[in-house]
Amino acid sequence: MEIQLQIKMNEKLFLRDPEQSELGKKIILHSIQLIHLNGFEAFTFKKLAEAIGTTEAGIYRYFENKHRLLIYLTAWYWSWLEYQVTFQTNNIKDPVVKLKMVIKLLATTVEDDIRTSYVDESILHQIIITEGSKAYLTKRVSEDNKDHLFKPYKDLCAVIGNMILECSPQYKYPKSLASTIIEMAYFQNFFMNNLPSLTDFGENKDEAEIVRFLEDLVFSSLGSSQ
Amino acid sequence: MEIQLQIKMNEKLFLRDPEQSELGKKIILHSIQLIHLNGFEAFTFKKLAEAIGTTEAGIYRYFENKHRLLIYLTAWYWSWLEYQVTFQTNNIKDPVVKLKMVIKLLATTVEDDIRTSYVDESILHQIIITEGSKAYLTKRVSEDNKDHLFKPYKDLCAVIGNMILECSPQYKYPKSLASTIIEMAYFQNFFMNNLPSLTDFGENKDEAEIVRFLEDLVFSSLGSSQ
DNA sequence: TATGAATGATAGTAACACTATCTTTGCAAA
DNA sequence: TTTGCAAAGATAGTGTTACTATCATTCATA
Repeated sequence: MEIQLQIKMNEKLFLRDPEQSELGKKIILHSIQLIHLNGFEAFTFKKLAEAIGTTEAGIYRYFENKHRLLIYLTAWYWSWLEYQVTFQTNNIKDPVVKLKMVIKLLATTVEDDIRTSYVDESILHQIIITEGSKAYLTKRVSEDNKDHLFKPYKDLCAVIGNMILECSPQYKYPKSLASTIIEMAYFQNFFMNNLPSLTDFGENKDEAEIVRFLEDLVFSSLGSSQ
Repeated sequence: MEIQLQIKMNEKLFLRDPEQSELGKKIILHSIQLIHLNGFEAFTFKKLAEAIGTTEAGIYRYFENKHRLLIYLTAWYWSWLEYQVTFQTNNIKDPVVKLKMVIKLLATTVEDDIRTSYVDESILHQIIITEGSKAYLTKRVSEDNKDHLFKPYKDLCAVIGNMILECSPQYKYPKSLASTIIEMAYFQNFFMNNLPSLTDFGENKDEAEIVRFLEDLVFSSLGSSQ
């Protein structure tokens, strides 16, 4: 059984849908590699075009600019992760077990999903850690939000917020706790590897410790609200 | 009694110390205003030079590039905030009261400190919310860290981590909890104002709610570890 | 009065972020 | 089979950004 996983993306995220052509798929594939290699600041459409074997103008037909491309990649990632969350928590009754699964999915390195041929999720995960918040930390955030560019992120946050409420219906800050665990899953990972004195995981650099920290954070918050 | 507050900055943060000259002080003053107005991405040394009435070359004598200037501003802010924390918690015996004071200082809009004539802390606080993490979310983070450019941030985190341990000596994640409340104080504020569905504070947009959320987060974590 | 540091003034370069236009390719409807 | 049309390739060009270099001026101090 060979399954292809296609994620339907908001049309405002691109000028021409990259999933609908070979060139588009190459743009996604190589932009992920280049951003991971040199960082988003050093990433340019010219370098991307060279890596692909096309021209700058070719890239501009798909994405307005490199910031839009970053938003696209992050939106793709959050959509894919929400699918993972839905899939992996399916049939789990106990909301506590569900929430633990979510924390693990957030804070643990993902493996490349072979059903998405031109996206390497494990590299994309690394990009989200370092570059993810740059997608919305801009002066344009409100306009971009009006175009629903951050919907996948907000949807995932809402899903997690609802799981929190399932665990503890009277907890007062489900959405803020959800965005906190999402952000901290990635920030604590970045800190652990780059500024380790900001964490308690510097010695082992073990993602499992981030999971335990987040579980402790979440379930003591929910536990004490009962 | 007129008091001047001078913060001694790491010499690697600049090429020439901006606090030692009129031009340097103008660079700080106007860069804060311009970054706040247009965002860090749109901010250039040319525009800054025009605003000040000098030339690009003049700015480059003080800072290698705009990213270094951002690191300088954030380092300055964290140093100033650590001073605030030390000052405001001085003579408080109860570690719980101390930690609550810290959360309030982190999550509440600051007022301009008139003892620092060329830095407007309330605007700088806004810059930290939107641009702060861009200082370290780069490929250069390890090198910059070796030059101790992030020391003020790490020091503040250590101070807060120690307060956490004072409250609850056996708590296992004091540093991670400290970096979590620092980051979340700013992120929840950004979300509240720009992507409100990621928080539970969208209706009132009241910073006091962020304070309550963080207090709940921290003290349930510490409470349940006793 | 001489010295030197800070600043001002001007110029220049390579890369970046686009925009425009024209040609070629390939497929699909007439 | 022809015609048409969209995607992609090729090339060029523009304004801005991110610097670097050089030389002249000011001004305090030895």
